Amino acid sequence: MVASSDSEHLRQLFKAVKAVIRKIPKGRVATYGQVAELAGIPGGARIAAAALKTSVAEDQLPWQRVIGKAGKLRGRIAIHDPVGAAIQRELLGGEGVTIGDTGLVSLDVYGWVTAGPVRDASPRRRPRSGSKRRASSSRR
DNA sequence: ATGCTGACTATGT
DNA sequence: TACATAGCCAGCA
Repeated sequence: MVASSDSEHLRQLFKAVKAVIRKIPKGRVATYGQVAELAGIPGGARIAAAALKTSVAEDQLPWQRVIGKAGKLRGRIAIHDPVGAAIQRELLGGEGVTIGDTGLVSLDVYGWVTAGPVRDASPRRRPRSGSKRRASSSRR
């Protein structure tokens, strides 16, 4: 595609990341790595994070749906601002995303599956409170 | 041009 | 499960 100025390219990069984040369906969460990959930056999880950082609330980006691969809520806001973390948890809960007692979100359950190549008919049942034993059969 | 930082991830202990 | 270290990509001083 034609000569793209560096500045232009960078803007496109961040724009792509934002677009991907907007594509995240409600009640589902995605990891930075996944977002970056979809944005065309495999392995650039930190880039996706940077994009969010530069982004503002006016972008209407569901930043709360973007979490760490470990299923833990990351983010400058979630860390630096306990209130922000509470808000994120609140928003996710409002969308139907439940968080474990340890504050971890089960990506196996709420992970955003884009064009899932496989995943068969494994019903992603939500972890019942009490059954800590989660099916470790799921491999990736 | 060189080097550090960062809203990350994988691996090892 | 949690903490520590290494690797990775792009931005910024």
